[in-house]
Amino acid sequence: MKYEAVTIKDIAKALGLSTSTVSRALRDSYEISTETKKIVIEYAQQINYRPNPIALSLKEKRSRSIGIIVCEIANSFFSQAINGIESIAYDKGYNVIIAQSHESYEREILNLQYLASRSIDGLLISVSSETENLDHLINLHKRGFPIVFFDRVVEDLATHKVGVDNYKGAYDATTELIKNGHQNIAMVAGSEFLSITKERVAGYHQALSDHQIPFDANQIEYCLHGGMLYEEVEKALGKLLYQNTNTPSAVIASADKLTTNCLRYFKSKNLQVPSDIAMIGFSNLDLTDLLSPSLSVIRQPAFEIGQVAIELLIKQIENKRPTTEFEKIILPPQMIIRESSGAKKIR
Amino acid sequence: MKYEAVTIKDIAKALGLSTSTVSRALRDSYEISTETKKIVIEYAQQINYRPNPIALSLKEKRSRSIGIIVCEIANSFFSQAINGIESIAYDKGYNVIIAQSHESYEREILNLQYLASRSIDGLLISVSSETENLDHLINLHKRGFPIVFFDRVVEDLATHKVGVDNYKGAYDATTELIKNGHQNIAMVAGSEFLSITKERVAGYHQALSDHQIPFDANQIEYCLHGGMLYEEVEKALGKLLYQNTNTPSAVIASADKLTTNCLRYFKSKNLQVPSDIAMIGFSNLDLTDLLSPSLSVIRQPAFEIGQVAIELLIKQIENKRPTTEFEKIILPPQMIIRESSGAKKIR
DNA sequence: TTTATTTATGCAATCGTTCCCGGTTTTTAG
DNA sequence: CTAAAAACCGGGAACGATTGCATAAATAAA
Repeated sequence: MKYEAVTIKDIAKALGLSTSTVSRALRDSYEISTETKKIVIEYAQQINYRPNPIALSLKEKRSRSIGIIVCEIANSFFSQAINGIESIAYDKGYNVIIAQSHESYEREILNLQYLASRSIDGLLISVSSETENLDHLINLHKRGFPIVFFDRVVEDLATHKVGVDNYKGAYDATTELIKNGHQNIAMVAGSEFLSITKERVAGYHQALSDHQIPFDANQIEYCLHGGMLYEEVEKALGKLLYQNTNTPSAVIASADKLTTNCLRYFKSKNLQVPSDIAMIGFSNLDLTDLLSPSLSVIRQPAFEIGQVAIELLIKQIENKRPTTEFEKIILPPQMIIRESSGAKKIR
Repeated sequence: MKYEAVTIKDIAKALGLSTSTVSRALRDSYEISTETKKIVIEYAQQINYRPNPIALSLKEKRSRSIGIIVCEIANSFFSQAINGIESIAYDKGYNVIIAQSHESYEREILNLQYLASRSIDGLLISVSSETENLDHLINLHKRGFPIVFFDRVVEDLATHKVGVDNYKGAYDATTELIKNGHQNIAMVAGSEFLSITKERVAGYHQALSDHQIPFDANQIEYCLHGGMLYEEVEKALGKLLYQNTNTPSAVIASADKLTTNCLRYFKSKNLQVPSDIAMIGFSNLDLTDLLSPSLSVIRQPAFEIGQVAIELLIKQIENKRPTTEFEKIILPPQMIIRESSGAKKIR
């Protein structure tokens, strides 16, 4: 079932003009008489003429659409970031095509191929937690294709990058727990491949060290799928809580899904937060205040990250000359202290 | 910054063939010798040729992209529905362009114009809570443009529709509360414009009536913005709980955002659930089990709704003849009973 | 009146692809 | 050995819009 749109030809025919005249009249060219312009514009309005963006794309070799690859849109951080992206993209006449990797490297590659074949003008990506090899991105990048990384950035590629100060987030969280009397603090971290994981681990590490607390490698468990799978988190927490010589009294969860699955685990084991085990999690859920105990969180400015990222991308796309100077923008995280990070039980 | 792709012309020139031959060889036409085909296909593979989808769209008068309009993607129901939509769309070679109305009628119209100007092949829409006038949709529909409604369907338009049995959902929820001894059950409902609201109210109504509980119009409050604004919910609950002759002992929240904002209100007023006030909410959050008390919910099969909707849409798009028979598919909701719907306090 | 200049318009190429029409060969049949 | 039929391939129009160039008419200057 087709729906026939009116074209410039229809106008030309109806008005006894050539298509070039009509085109020029509509773009308000100086070479067209005011009279003709008026006639054309009025008629175009009357029959509700809209230029065909596909024809324009073909001519101009640009689609005015940009691709986004994230692991999951049903994740508060990413849906908020996408909101930020959209808010700017719309204003600038770009549309966004969203693809989900579901934390799978393979699907990320598939998505990329798909988006490339849809001739997007640029890419916004937060890599999957499985992504270690970057050839798929390097290939595009080498050919001058605009790519901006957000949140999960990749160091080995010279592009614009937008993220949050993960080091500080983890450092602050750890310090807060220490201040509340916790000495054995475990961390449930995301995929080891991700730079954000490394930074968060480093922040945690430094905070311990700054408070003369020895670092125990057994206190960190990595989850390749970033908490997407409950089983993964269950296994990690099992190890941390029950197979350790010094049982932690507090846990830091370093990603949205990890945080919720930690809570789920504690609930299943009937562990009281924070008396049995305290916690702070990275989370952008707007529901953490409703949990009981209410959850202390490190929150990322997701909306702003999205906005900054798309602005950089569009700037690069619309640049005439190849971009050589790339920016790396780091926004501050926000720590919200509530009940879950409280003091440990006094025995 | 441009990135030059290889075209069929490049292949033709390199191989000393015409573009028509190359085109045909690539599409495995019978008029091309096996030998030539082999040469062309191999060379194309070697230089990594990809057909330009924009040129194809122009020729075929279809973009292979479909538009989605929802109120908010940062809403578990919709992000799950979009997941369902994408899962099918990708397989069938369509991409989706997502737009958010943020529950605003005006923005819905803007989005629609934008999507139409991006020459989408079809539209999937869940109307905004402000949408009462349907002219913008009727216009498109009259011109034979494929539209499928999901979740928030609109009765006055003959198109495919996919939703959930809202009547049953509300009926079951109400019945459950009655079974637990509640006699004064209030409802915080969404926008009165929406058919889903009407259906949910009707189910609630019928359940009361079936249990010989008189219906009190003061026990229902409507929220135009569907719970998006906390103030709205606050006001509604204030009326229900404190300005009523018979104070309700239980509340039904008829949408995702209403549910969470109800909880937020109860928390702010220090009301214990379910002893002070019981509740069941429509919600697709995958976190409701973690709340304490854990939340009893009516859950919609969001993913499936998305899948069914996109399947109907693609079927209609790819139909040669105009569609005349439209389907209305109603999926069953799922009631998950947890703690929040429990018995009232015994005084 | 003749030439130069301005003004207003049309022609045709272009973007990448498909496909209708032809046009050569080569093969097969009579 | 010729006519018909395959088999194979190229030319060019088309999709909708833009744009450099050509052209015509109208006006201005000489």
